[in-house]
Amino acid sequence: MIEVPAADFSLRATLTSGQAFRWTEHDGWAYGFIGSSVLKVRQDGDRLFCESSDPALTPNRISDYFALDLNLPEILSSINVDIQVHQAIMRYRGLRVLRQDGWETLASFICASFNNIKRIEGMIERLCQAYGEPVALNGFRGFSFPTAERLARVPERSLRSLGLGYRAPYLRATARLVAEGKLPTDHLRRVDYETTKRALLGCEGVGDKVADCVALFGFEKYEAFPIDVWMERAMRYYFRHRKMTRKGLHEYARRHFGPYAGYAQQYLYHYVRNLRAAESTKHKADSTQS
DNA sequence: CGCCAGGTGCTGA
DNA sequence: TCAGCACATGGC
Repeated sequence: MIEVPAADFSLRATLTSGQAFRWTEHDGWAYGFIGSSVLKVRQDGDRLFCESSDPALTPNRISDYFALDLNLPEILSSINVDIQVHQAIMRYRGLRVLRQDGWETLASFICASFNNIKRIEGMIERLCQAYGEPVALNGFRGFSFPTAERLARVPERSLRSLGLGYRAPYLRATARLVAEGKLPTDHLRRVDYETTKRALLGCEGVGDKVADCVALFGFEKYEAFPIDVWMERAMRYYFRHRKMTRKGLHEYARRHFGPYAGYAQQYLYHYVRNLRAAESTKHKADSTQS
């Protein structure tokens, strides 16, 4: 059993906030992958308890994946600049932006465009079952995320048969780009946001929104501020009447929230997506208490 | 059944 | 540069 100190952290909020698509829960444990290694993890207060199939998953590696080295209170105070984001922070304090694998994040968010999370999860799971490597841990059986080299050799029709729809050719083309070394994922982690985003926009199926998601979740670019339909809804708070393009919202948000705008985005996204659900459970709690 | 989903690429003004 | 449109699929 590996133990990892985890102050200012909410495993649940982090794993259910729509930045990763492959974590599942069984008997109070979360099962997922860090790279190609399975991790079984649960949180108890300020500590994580972990088991893994791979000795390479050291406490340091796990801590890095969950970005536990970052000073979250400092980040949150830097983005806590209006009442709406303040509410989101109050409700989901401890949510952190993961440091996921760049290629997996890129491929996943190509699948995520114009789609819903349930189906995204299904598509990615089928991709892994078809082209990943089987891995087991205790009773858990899963498949690692396929490499770019592997997906580059898969015919478009095979990807379509997994339910990827019109994204199939995009994913295949991007897998080829990465496999040929024309999109240096290791390098992108070390260059700035603008450079990373420009490189990502060169992939088919990657526009502004997907590029920002990949920059944020896969390449540690915390200025990135992805805008999807949920964020458009959240941003109505700032522009009740004036109609704004996504580009306008993007420029405003980056100025408004600063260098950790991506954290603000993730808190707001999770918050607005769960507004109705949170309200109804709150009413339930209120009525059972009285 | 119609509507919606972590949008993008293409086209024509 | 920007609006308008087609695009696959499955959950609800």
